[in-house]
Amino acid sequence: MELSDRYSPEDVENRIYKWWEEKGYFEADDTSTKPPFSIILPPPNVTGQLHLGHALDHTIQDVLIRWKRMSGFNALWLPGSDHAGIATQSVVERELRKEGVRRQDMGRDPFVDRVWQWKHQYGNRIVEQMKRLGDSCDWRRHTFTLDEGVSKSVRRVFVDLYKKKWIYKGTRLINWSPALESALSDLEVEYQDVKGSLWHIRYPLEDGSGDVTVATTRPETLLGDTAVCVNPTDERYEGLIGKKVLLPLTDRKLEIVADDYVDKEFGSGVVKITPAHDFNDYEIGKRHDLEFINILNKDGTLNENVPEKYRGLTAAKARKQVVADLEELGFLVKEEPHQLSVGHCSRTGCVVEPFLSEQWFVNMSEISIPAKRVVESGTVKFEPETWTKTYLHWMNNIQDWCISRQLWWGHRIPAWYCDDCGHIVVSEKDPSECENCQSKKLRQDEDVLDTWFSSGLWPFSTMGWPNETEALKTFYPTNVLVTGHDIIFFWVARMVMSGLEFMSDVPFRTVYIHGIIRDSQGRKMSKSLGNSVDPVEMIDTFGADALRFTLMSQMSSGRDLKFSTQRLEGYRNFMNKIWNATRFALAGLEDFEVPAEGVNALPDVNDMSYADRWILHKLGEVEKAVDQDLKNYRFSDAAGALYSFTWHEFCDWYLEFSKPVVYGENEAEKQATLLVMAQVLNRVMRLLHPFVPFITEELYQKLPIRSEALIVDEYPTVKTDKALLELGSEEIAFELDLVREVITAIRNIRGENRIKPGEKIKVRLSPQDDKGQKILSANKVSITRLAGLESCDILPDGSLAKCAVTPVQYLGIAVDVIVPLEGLVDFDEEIQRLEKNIEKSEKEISGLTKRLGNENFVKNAPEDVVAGQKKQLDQLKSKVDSLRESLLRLKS
RNA sequence: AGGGCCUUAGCUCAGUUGGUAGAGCGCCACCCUUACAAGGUGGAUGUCGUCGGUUCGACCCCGGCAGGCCCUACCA
Repeated sequence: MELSDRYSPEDVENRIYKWWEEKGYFEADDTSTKPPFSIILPPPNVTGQLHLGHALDHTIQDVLIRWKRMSGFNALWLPGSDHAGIATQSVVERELRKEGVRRQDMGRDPFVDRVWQWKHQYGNRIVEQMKRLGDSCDWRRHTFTLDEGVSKSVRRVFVDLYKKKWIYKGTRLINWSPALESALSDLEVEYQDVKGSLWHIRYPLEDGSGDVTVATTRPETLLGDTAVCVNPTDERYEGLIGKKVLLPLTDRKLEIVADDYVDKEFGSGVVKITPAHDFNDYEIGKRHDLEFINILNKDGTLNENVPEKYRGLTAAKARKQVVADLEELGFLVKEEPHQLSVGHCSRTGCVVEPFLSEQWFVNMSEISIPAKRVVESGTVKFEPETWTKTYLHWMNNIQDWCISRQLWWGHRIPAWYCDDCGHIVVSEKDPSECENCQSKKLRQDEDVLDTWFSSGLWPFSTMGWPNETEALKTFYPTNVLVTGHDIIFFWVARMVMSGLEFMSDVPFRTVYIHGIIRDSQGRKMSKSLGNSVDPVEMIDTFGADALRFTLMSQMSSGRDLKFSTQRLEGYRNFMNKIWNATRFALAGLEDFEVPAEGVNALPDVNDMSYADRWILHKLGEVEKAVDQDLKNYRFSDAAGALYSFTWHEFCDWYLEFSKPVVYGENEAEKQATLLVMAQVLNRVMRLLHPFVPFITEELYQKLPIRSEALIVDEYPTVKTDKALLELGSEEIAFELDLVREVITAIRNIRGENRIKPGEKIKVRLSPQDDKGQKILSANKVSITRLAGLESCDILPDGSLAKCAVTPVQYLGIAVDVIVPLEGLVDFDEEIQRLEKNIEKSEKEISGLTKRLGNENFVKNAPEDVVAGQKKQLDQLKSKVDSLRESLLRLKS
């Protein structure tokens, strides 16, 4: 068995992953008798490359799935990918543009074929990257949002909601992306603060008796004005309501109407009303029965409803022209700088135009009611809980959802128009004739559905709904949904609504919301900033395990986390530590005979060392902590507990303590220690596995005690390890802690006095009672070795002349650690060390004295706190006395 | 405008019923000690953003202020 002295992930990861897959370990069973545990993976876009955000999101899920799988659950992690209408269509269009082709030239069907081609070629890229990360999904169930099954679900839901009249078609003002020439939902609009201007424009009164001045940030929309509006209580304009003004640049006359909406304080108190291009104006237009004049084409240029000179101009160009013309004609009163918030298309970044058009909508008022209730009642829990508020706030203000998109890539809306009678057929199956007049002249609606419409059905559409499948019976509702807060509205809320409506049950019981990954300076990672970190590159350099552990170690309480390669490097080193610790242990275990009981084998307690019983005690503590932490989604705590147990307890102390035993002569003790070592190592691999699956599986396969595969071995807990952990001893653990304190004290004297590690020194330990005597004697060999001693005498009395002395107190046991310095060093360093220690202790003493001198403290604080502080004070005092004596001796 | 979050060592962050602050990295010193220099041992470092309140006692609870971040929203 040869292991190199460095861990090379590249030699391990692909091989191990393939083996897991071949063995079918990721596969969940629809009909298992084991308790189910299921997670649906938020389906990444087919166009996507794995980014660090995915890496984080997936690692959390994989940790949970692996943990549950090992804990005896029938664990399903259901993967998929999203057709991502806009994103994918854009990618292919961009490709076509390079060939000089526009999709409009190709026609719909050939274009869609072309997108499918692209999908078949590149759509699997992200899946391959997920495998690099170690995602243990049940790949047999991988679902694409345009798969036949999902399409069936989509149509079923659409038809059902249409029949309930919750889906309707209507002409309304919606957000329009001129770049996409498609409608957008409210959520797809991102508002950004932009520096703009407020133009004050004079509108003359028709009767020539003067004029009114309106203020606007969008002068070009003036061409679509159909009224001006004032506040009904505004005295300045009292007499003007009902009169008409002449709209500059046109030959239109506009009525002056009154509406509470107008803020008297802002601008001039007169607002121009453009009902077809502004959401507020739209409402006012409806209230006052105004004319709606649409002045835009689909591509955002001005249309035939404006004077000829402006037709065909983009909104931006038209604005310049309109302002110039107004100025020339003397209508422009002034222009002042003004900050405003402008909606941009989240996909293309173009400015979104409010646009009047006929679209499909979902009325959310009914369907959102139960979705609110389940969160209020805690049936669906957010973790961290603070997101509950965000969710409910949105739900309480929910607007109708515009679901139609003027794209070609996606689920086409299952509505057909009859050319003869105008009837609309909405149907799950493609109809062959009009259900009203039996005409065969049916045209399907050209539009497709918002991508989130299909994703919103994900928890059940992926499990075969509307069929009543075994998968649904077993795995729905899922246990936890893991995602970032950016898609709570887009996705989480919609799944809750659809799940309750169509499955009569919540889609998941817990929503775990994690933070966003930022760069080391706390900025969002983005292509434009060029600060994105490619996780695949990180895996190539540091290994998937190191990356996973880095992410988990920072994953606390849903807060954003900053990514740094330095930290990644640190955890890469941790992987190496695990590797080498195992390498060392395996060398010791080479001719160790595994008892027949295997993982249940227990050493004879009489042969066990202090360290053996100490490490088993610590093992119990870490098992308990990790179990609690994982249950509470405290990933960084779990990772931290595992890190410090493995490195600082198992490696730094236990393996060092075990060396003298393993290299020693006492065969019974040696066998006991080797068995403990093999057992603990086995638990370390199992405990670490969900976090760092590759290295642990690789090493596990070389362990003397193991079963077939780590990935399906049992996750260790204080329950499963009861018999083994009972051999640990808290009392002996404390006693060994005293020994560790003594060793540390010797090392400290050595370090502070600059005695080189190679220099063997003589030490005398002076225990103050029998118990100390017993403990130290039992561990003399270890102390000698771990402190690098030539000899170690345990004598209660003896000369202290020319010695460094450190009093060690631990849980009522006192030991003086005495190192004769004569001939080794001069005493300057030691004098400094003592003075420093005295100073430090005296500071604490004065603090304690002050507190204990405070009558109110003694009177009010709990007895045990007061007693504890008193004891601490006594101990410190005797410590300082002893240090003072040493100091005097050295100085004399 | 409304709501939420954050401020702790040089950096990144823990700190779960209020008892006097920790980790990792970095830094300093000494070491290639037979698992590991991607390592070992020892060491230094904080008026816990600021002001006030409650309390015997506050990083923790309450309020004001300052600074940073995010979300929601129709102010032309």
